[in-house]
Amino acid sequence: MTAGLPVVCAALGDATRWEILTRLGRGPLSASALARELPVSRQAIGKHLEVLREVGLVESEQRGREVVYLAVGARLGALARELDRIGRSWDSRLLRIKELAEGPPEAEGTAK
Amino acid sequence: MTAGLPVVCAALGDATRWEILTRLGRGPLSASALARELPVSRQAIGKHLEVLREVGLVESEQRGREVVYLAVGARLGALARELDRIGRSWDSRLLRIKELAEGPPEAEGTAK
DNA sequence: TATGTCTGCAACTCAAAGGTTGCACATCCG
DNA sequence: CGGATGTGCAACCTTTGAGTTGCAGACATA
Repeated sequence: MTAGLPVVCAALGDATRWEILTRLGRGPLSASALARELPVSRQAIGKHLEVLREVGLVESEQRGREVVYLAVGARLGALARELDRIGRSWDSRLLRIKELAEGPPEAEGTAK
Repeated sequence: MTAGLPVVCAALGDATRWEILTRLGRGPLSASALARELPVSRQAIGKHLEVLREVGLVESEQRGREVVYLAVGARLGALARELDRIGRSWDSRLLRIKELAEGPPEAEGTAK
């Protein structure tokens, strides 16, 4: 998709960003507002928000003089589906090894 | 669960580890075998395998004198379900804001 | 007007992560 | 036996990433 799997996962691979995401999941907040709730500087928050925005996990909106961010659940859902599909493919491979030893399976379409 | 969300995601946040995982998804391989297929040293592969093993994404098995690893699809599936659940909760919050503007919702327990 | 708040940009520190080389030791095979 | 091959450990290098401080500009509002 827009951003490769490793990149999106890397964005989710930081505890502070999860702190940010869970708060943005409850409602829109500005970088300054987040900095008040978390033990890091506003600038650090800003960098995290940029990372999250680049992979589509948050969206920003200019509200008056401040910029508010909110978590995009759909993006996380898309990632989840992708991971689930891959996980199933791994397991099916294992089954296939068995089947291979018994009878020939059908041709598979590794769709898209 | 066993490992925190950020930790598992961080493990998936590296391109080389995905290269390893996709290969282990096709079948069991040793660190040396992987090193032959990838442009990194065997030692580097070993470190990656250790990271993946710690979060349960791969399992190892002593086979003769060598140690083979394989990808655990179930682990990835579990992660996917967790992410999906969280993503839905984010979106439902947005709906709740609307509802709030119309009728008073029930008292909510932020269960556990 | 003056003050407080929010934003953006830049330079800098510091620790962790990815990667490498080198070496010692076990083990399989010709 | 002896040479490949596979593993484990350790020291080391280098880059990245998280976080900081500092400063300047925009915009509300008392």
